Parts: sequence; C-alpha cells; structure tokens
Amino acid sequence: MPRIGLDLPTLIQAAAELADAQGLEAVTLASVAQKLRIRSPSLYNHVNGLPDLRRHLALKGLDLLTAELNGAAQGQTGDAAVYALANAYLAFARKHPGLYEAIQRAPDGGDELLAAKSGELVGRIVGALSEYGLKGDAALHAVRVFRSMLHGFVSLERQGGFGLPLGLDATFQMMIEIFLTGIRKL
Amino acid sequence: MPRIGLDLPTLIQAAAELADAQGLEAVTLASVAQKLRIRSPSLYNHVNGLPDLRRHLALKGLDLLTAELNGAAQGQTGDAAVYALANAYLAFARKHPGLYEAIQRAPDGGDELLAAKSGELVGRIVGALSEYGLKGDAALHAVRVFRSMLHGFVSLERQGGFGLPLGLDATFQMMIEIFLTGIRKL
DNA sequence: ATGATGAAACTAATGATATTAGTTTTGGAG
DNA sequence: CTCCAAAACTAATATCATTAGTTTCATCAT
Repeated sequence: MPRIGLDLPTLIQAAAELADAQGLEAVTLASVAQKLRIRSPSLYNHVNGLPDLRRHLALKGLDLLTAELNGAAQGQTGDAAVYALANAYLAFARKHPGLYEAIQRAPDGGDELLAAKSGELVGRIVGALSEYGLKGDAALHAVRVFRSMLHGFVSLERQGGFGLPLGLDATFQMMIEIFLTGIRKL
Repeated sequence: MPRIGLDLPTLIQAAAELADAQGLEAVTLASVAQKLRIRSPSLYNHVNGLPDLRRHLALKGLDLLTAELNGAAQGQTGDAAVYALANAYLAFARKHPGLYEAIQRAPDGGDELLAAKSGELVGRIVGALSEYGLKGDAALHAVRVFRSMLHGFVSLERQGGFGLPLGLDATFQMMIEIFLTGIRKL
C-alpha cells in the first residue's frame, strides 16, 4: 500500500477530466479510482460518495465558468459586454461539457455553497444587462430569457439536436442579436 | 407463473408513468418490473435492455409532443400560431417531465425512426415560422433560436434554475415576444 | 532516534443493478 | 386434444456503490 498522497483537488481534477472526455455518466467511483490507480473504497477518505463527488464537480464548474465570464466581461459595456458574456459561456460549455453538465444536474436544494456560487454567476449576467434600463420585473424576466437562450443553445448543440452542425456559430450570434433587439423594444 | 399478457405499449406506458412521476433516472428495469409485478429478466421478452426501453420512451414522447403541437397550431397563423406552439411545448414539458427528458437524452445517431420523428417535430416549428419571410439561412437560424429558447426555459425551469418560481409564465410570454420582435427586425 | 497516532490506503462483504442462459408454463392455433 | 412458440420463470455472472474493519506509513512529540 504505497501512500499515494491523494488530495481532494487532485481527485476532483481527475473526475473533471473524465467528465469532459467521456461525459458525466462515465464518472463513477470505479472509473475515477481506476484512473488514480486506487481502489474505489479509498475515495471515501476524500469524498462522501458519488453524490458528493458530483457536487464537487458542479462547484468546480461554477468556479471555472464564473472566472471565464468575469474575464470576458472585463471592461466591456453595452452590447459588447453581452456578446462577450454569451461567447464566453458558449466557449466554456464546449470546452468543458462534463463540468457544464455537472452544473446543470446539481440539486441546489439546501446546499448553501452551491446556491451562493450559482447566485454569483447569475449576478454577473444581471450586471451586464443592467445598462438597458429595464425596470423591476422586466429586468428579472430579461435575465431569465437570456439564460434560457444560452442554456438551450448549448444544450441542444451538445446533444446534436440541431442536426447538421453547419453554421452553428452564426445561429448563436443571431440569437444574441435577436435578444438585444427584443429587450430594447421593451 | 400466471400469464400476465403484457405487451410493449403497456410496458412503455408503465415506464412513462414512472418517468413522469419520479424522473427518468428512476426508470430501471427493476423498478418497471416491480410496477408490473414481474421479474426483470421477463422484460427482455418485449424490450432489448435498458437502452432500448429508453429509446421507446423517447419515441413515445416525440409522438405525444408532436400531437400536442399539431393540435395547438390547428388553424392558427402568424404570431398566434407561434404563441400556441410555444405554450403547447411548455405545457407538454410540465405535464410529462420524464418523457421530455427521455426525448432530450435519446442518442439519435443512426436511429432512423427516432430521426424521422424528431424531424417531424422540427418541421412543425418550421411551418409556424415560415410566414415571417425569412430567407435561406435566416430561416434555419430562426428555427434553431426558437428551439433553443423553448428548450432552455423548460430545462432551467424543471431543474429549479430560476430560483423563486415567481412569474415564470410571464417570463415565458415575454421570451416569445422578444423572439418575435427580434425576427421581424431581420 | 523512536514510538504513538491518525490519515489514507487496503481487503472483505453486502445489496442493487443489468444482462445472459437455460427452464417451465400456458394460451391458442391446428 | 395436442403441440408449440411466446412469455414468464430461476439461476448465475458482472459491475457498481457503499460499509466495516484492517493495515500501513508519514509525521510529530518525546
């Protein structure tokens, strides 16, 4: 039994790589343990079972995504900020499909940390849309619509729901355009 | 061994009820067999394993959804048709969350029947948007954007991604409005 | 140096699942 | 009434998560 020196970040990193390469379904305690050259019960020294491992993946995904969005929106304002945010969101989902899926499938009921990180991400979007003079409920609705569009596109694209992948980037840009045109009319 | 007289439609119906009540994850051969008071290996007389069962759920979901959309769009034209389609889509996803999930998670690679039914559904949407004078690629993009919005909203709503469920219907209506405003400007 | 301690690995065992193989029963066609 | 194929069954295997209990070793206090 050589002492490997495994720690939580290394474990989550291995799981994240598996998720991004083969999908979240492929992340089992058995597969992660095999990748780390360890027996699966040993993982319980770092993580509280499969649900907890998935939760950590979601947390890592939220951290990464938030960081990407923050970086992309740096110094941008108005339409440029919205486009930057949207494109960074799409880029993240394409680069980290497994982590993206982990974010979506995380049950946020009662999980304070998860809710906080999730709220931080939404806050970034709220900020970008705050310049459009939307008042009260309209602002809330606009943020929800924006998120729906982004997530719907990413989700359909990943699942191959669009058929031929031709012109997907153009579709995405047009979607943002439609959104901006729409909310200016409100 | 009393002969139960189980057939494929009954089996799929039982699985669909389980899916809608407890989520697609809860649909296992074991759980379906228990609901039918049968041993799980017996299911192989009707279905070719769990993946095949999931496929049948997706097919049933597509049939139901397409029927709902067809009914809702009957005789409607223009904006009314788009609203009717969107609302029927949302209503279906709320009423049949398990079947909706089954549709999304179905791998359509190489499955002709699945692809055909999927195409039929998309065709219904194409029809509703054909009156807006979109030419060539623009029409393709518009359909994709519409589907992204619908799916994104439904998906986030189901997962609780919007936080408080307050005003979700208003958000949805505004989303359609934004879409229609946007594509008229093209 | 050395020895105790606790963390981190292990083995063993249990229970759920899907799946395959082979067996039994029975409803219905001839 | 007989036979047969379909539809149920039992038995067995493999994979997975999880729990319990065991061993080892790195580190820190002596």
